[in-house]
Amino acid sequence: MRTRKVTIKDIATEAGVSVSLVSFVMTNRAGGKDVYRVNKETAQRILEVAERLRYQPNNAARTLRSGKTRTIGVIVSDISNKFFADIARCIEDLAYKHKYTVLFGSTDENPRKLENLMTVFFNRGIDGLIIVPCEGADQAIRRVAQQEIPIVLLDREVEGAELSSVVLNNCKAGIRITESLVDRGYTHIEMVSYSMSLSNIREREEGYRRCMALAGLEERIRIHHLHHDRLEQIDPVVRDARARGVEAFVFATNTLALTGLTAIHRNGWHVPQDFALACFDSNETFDIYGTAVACVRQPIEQFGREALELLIRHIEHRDQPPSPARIVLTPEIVEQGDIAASEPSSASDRAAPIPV
Amino acid sequence: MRTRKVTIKDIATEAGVSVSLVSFVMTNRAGGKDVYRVNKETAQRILEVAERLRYQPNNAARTLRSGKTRTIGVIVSDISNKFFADIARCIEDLAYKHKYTVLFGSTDENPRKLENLMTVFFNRGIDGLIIVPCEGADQAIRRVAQQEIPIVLLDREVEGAELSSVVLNNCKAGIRITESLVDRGYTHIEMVSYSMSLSNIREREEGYRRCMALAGLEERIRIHHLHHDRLEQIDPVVRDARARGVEAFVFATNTLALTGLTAIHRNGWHVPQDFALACFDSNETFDIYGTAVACVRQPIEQFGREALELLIRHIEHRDQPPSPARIVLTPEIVEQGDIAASEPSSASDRAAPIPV
DNA sequence: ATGAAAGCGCTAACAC
DNA sequence: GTGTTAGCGCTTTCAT
Repeated sequence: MRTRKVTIKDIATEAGVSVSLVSFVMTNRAGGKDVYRVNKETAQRILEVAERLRYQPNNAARTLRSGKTRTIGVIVSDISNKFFADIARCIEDLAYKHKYTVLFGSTDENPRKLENLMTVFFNRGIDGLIIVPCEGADQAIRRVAQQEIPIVLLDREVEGAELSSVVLNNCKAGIRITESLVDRGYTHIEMVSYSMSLSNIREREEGYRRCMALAGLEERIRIHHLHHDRLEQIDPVVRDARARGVEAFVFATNTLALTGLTAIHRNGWHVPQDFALACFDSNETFDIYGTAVACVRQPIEQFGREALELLIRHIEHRDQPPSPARIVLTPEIVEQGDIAASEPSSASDRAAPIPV
Repeated sequence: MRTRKVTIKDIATEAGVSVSLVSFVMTNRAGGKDVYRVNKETAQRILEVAERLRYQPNNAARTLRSGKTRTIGVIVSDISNKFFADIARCIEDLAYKHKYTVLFGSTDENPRKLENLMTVFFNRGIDGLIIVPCEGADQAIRRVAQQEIPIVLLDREVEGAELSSVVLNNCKAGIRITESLVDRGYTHIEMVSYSMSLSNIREREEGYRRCMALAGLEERIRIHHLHHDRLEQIDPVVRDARARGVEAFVFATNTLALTGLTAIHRNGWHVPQDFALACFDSNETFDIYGTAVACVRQPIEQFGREALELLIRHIEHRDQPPSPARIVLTPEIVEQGDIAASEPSSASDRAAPIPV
């Protein structure tokens, strides 16, 4: 059987001091500050006993007493989606360094699930929340934000909410990714996007439009809006486009690009011979096959880091009036040639490739 | 400012009963059972007041008192890896249904990180742990398992530990995936694997060996062991193989397959003309391009579900002596033809494809 | 520089 | 059926 948990009291008894002193010393050690106000030797002794007894503070008790959980919630669209999984991973790693624990949740773009998750997390007790908002959840988020805990928005923004956010410069990304197609001489370029009303998607579209206009291709502008629930609608879109002589597509997301590519192949056409593609977020195999003419590379690590640091700052200054920050990250365009020319994969941000 | 949290006491006062009765009613409601031992009307009144006051139980207090956290930890190699992300997603969804919260952690195949995570999670207070063990962590896991909390191993096993586990029948998978190459007439088949000592990898290799032997190709058996930290070593392997007339590769993991494919392309060869591939775990783009002759499809959803249910069972029967279960899942082989013939993607386990 | 004591919100054993 | 009570382990004034 497992031995009874060692408590602060055991240490006090063992070290011949009071519990409050032990508590004081332990708290300060955690805070990393030099121990002050306490006799150096006493502190030493307490720490020693704690070590010897393998003391581990009880979190529930701490939370109950202090009201702080050192836990944050991260709500994304789908944690099994590469983009979000990567960000989640960054946040997780960084959070541990700050001694925070992270709770994850996925909305599947369903505002009710988002609301539910916010409630569950809130009841569970969290100090702050990082959210990728979904369509139709604006009001719920605003409401929670007003009365409850610090929130940082990720990837997308919420209208009329005075909330901190970390987003990509999606408009610029839209312009530049379209530009990469224009630069290669394509003129009949159309965009495939979602019908969902999301700030990031809308701005990518705006970027496409602007670039086309700038290139004098106004009358060629055309955006196909797919329902994220019925991606098979892309099949007729592709066939129709082919019939109308469309040469290239800009895909608003990686999922769309993948779906589009599948549809193109299913119809017996090839990339880039029959259609040129440009998209947001590449993936390994796109890279290998040189599928896309160009991709927008989003700074994953920055997304995670900025969001977490912003949130922690809010959490630790809850006394002061909240001052929302808006962090806009710069997209990077990766042209196909650059990928092909790249060396055998070497070190990335993290340690090493992970086997499965 | 946010109003003071309403407590059980507020409800008691408001409803004109004692706190214990409120507690009793609330607990039973959560348990889903019919309220018994309590006056129906009183219970009704309490529930009503709780509702009106928007009472939310304080988790820290509950945990402190009861010792149960209704939180479990899930430690995988890398939560941003598709295989683990998918499993994590399943576990997360299911856990919420069981009213459990999930903490995630990634080891990066580093036994020290694993140990550290186990400690952090344990101190945080969790009721149970699902672990994908990594090389060199066997002892640490055994130690924790003996004295601490219920553990379920996932994907890989630990030698000499009487622990529950959920794994694939990797040997069978190894046989059948090799078979799919043999069946197509390839005879010069080699395997690319990791040098790491992991139960699943080892069994996949064993499967390859057995199949080759059965096919009378003993003398062709050859397994290349790469260090997961230095995957660029695959380049010379591929070149050498080509020179020796190797026709096909079996890759022990998806990451290896991707790396191998990159190396093959980098050397100017093509798939399947110059090399045929078979591997574990496909991915969308492999499917689209028909890259692999065949893939092992692991039953992701089952992995998650079985592991979680096993764990919950252990948690809720901690009084009884632990009876470890070993669940072996059956691999499915997907041949290239089957993929090409498949219809436009329709509903999967979950609701709908997720945009990014 | 150290200790005593009062809870944080809840559960569970027991009393009525 | 319902109320009383004693903590769970810790932090935090306030004394000393």
